[in-house]
Amino acid sequence: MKYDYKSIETKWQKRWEEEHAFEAKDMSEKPKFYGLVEFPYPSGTGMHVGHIKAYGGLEVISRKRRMQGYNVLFPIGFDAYGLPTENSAIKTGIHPRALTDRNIERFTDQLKRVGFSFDWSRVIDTTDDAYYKWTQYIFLKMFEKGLVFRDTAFVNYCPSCKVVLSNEDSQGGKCDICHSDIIQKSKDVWYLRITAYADRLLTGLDTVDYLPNIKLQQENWIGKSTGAFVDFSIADVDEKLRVYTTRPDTLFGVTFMVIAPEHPMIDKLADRIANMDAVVAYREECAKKSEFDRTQLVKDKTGVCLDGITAINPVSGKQIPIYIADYVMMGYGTGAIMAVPAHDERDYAFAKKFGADIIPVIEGGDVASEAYTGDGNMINSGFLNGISTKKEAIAKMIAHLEERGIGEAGVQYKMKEWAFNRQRYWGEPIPIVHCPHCGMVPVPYDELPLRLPEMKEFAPGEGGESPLAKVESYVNCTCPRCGKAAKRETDTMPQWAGSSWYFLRYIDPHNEHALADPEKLKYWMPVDWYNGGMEHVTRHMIYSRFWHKFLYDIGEVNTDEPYAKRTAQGLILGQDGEKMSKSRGNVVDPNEVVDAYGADVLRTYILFMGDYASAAPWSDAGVRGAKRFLDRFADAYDFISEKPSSPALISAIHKTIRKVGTDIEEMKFNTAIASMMGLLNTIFEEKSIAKEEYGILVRLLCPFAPHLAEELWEMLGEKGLCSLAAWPEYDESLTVDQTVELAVQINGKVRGVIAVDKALDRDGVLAIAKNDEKISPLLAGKTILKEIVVPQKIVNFVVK
RNA sequence: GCCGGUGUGUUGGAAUGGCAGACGAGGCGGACUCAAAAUCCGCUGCUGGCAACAGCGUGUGGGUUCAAGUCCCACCACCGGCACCA
Repeated sequence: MKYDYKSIETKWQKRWEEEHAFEAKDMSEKPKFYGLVEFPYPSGTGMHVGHIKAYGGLEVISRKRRMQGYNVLFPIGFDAYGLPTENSAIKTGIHPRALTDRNIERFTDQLKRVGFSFDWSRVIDTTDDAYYKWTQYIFLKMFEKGLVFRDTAFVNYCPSCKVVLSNEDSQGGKCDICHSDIIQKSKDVWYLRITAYADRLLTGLDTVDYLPNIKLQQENWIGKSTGAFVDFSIADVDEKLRVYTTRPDTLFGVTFMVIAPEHPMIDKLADRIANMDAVVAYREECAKKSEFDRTQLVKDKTGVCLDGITAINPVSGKQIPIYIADYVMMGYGTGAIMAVPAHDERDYAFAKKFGADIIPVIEGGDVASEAYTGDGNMINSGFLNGISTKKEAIAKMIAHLEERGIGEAGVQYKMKEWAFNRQRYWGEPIPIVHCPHCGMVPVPYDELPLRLPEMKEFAPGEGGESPLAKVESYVNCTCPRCGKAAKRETDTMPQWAGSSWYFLRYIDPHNEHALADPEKLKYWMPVDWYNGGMEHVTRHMIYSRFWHKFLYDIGEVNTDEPYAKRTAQGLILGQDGEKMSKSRGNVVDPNEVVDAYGADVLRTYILFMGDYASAAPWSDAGVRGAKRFLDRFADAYDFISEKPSSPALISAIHKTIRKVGTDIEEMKFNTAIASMMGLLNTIFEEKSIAKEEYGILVRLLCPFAPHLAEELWEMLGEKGLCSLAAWPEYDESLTVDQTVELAVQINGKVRGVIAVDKALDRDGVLAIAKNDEKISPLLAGKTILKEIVVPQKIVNFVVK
């Protein structure tokens, strides 16, 4: 058959739409499957072949589920708030709303041309006021429950662009956009108290099916550590310095302390510090560095000793110096550490540079040359001396500290609170009013959505304020509580907000009274399978799990965890093997491939490129290979004949049904396609296949190349859509070969191959192997020490 | 520096501890054609050999095993992530 992809693809895309083929049915009797892909940011540059790979995996799985009789929800939407659109609006003067609508239209068109089986009746857009009404609603619920708070923090600020920058955009202390120097500016920051859920975010991982490396990354991000808080008193003053340590067992080895330059104790004791000038100078130096740079300086430790004050080691009673150093952060633990140079590499380096004492408390290393981080017997440690295990020493020390009231067991998380405001226009307005009398007052629920005001200029305000601060009609309002004049919050939410609950909205996208109907939520949740990029497995996934757990706690949803299963796809690299980027000029536009070869070729090639989870470079020659495969598949239609398929072919078909099915479940799409190619080669050798068997093949192809499959299915005289036809079943007995080939090895080297009946016993196999014309001469005159027979695999003679 | 991952032909990549290189791409040869493209058929890890065949071969060096790409130890290279996390 002549494969005219252009007419075929338009024809079937139209049919699917007319027949609402891929629309999910709420509350259906069928088993449900909710497949979720990370919705795209509708950028101005249009879609990328990487999007096709990201969606192509669950597309195949969702299509297979439909054919297996599931009620499938496979939705798509747009995560449309974000900086690139705002920057483009500033540059072009076009409103972000107009830019977003235009980009969404373009993405929609591209996605439809690829033939993805999304349920287009449920599309959502996070910038739609009917959507962000509920984003604001969830924020206010959190505010109500005390999970929203404000604090001042230092942020990276570009005085020239007048914007706050992420660490990523301010590397090396330079602004990514204008390259001027970044300063650290104190700012009011809105936080969500995500750490309140840290432990549940961790334990919840035991109940879900995520790829192991994804779980590990989330665990490391949450970063639970157990240890102890210890109070160090300051000599001659009634002041304590509290530290957190994971190694309370080494307390006798503490020879100095280090505190963050911003630590409040410095100002408290300023009149006792003899070298306050040096301290102030060091602080100013630190203020220039972003947190990013502070934490990237690996080699050279800097710091200043606080002259005039000393701390007292609570177990040894020794007076020890206190330093300030920028490698200690105010934001983690207590902002102060106890230093054990003998057994910690960073402390060792610092001690060597500043001439501090080094006292070993664990036997084993040579602290004259380097820190010893191994295990050993406790020494120089009073009541701990002689203890040989870290666990026992820690337990004893904690008991000792607790008894004397100078410390206690404690837990710390690396995870930081979630900074939740941005000084931007194109985001959800934070629905809070600042009243001089009542303080922070939430906008009443019945006034949601709080809409963005119309504006024409989106450049940031003076001093890095949100552009919204310039709109007086928006800023000036009355307090919802006391009715007096008040000011509206002008910051907006980060892009992460809308994507933290979008999978719930797909379930009931047009509901005006709730974020989604509770009965429908109960029917569809949890998401059965979530696929996306590795770059989102920490922040986006942890943020959205946090929101979902909160919604569970207030009774809005019925599951504790949102995602039952999570996988990730690898990148598509450019033809040059480098990451695709506009500046490298190696970006492949999916439209061009669809035009030149068709959507089915694009889909099949992308899934055939290599291991789905790994990065693989694009190859135009490889695309032609996929084209050749589909052409041959269509040509094989001409081999359909009246006579039955050969037994060998039937067996091959049943093996292929099994292989394609299990491979799809494991996301091994490349080998699934390879097995169909292999079968096609067999058909070309036989030049004959029965109609029924060809129909099986068409259905196996359908999830990958649905347009061609539909066309062939129709040519076979089938009435309904192939996309909704039953997934083929295989007959186990037909997949088992009566005769198997066994490799015969002598001392582990293959010397021959024998064909035996699969049921033949060990002795029978050995007899045939020994009498084989290649094997028997090689065994002659040798002593057989051992005979190994692994059924259906191998025979090995160990000889001398 | 720490954490995670990956190293297999010319190339993308296959291989529940059991015949390494499936299936593609590329190359070579043949058929068809006036010719080319397309298509179809065959060959294609390296070395030696006319051949049968032999030896070598999964980043490097060791080890476990009848048998290692696969498991263990040490190292090297590359990719990704990061928050000097006490």
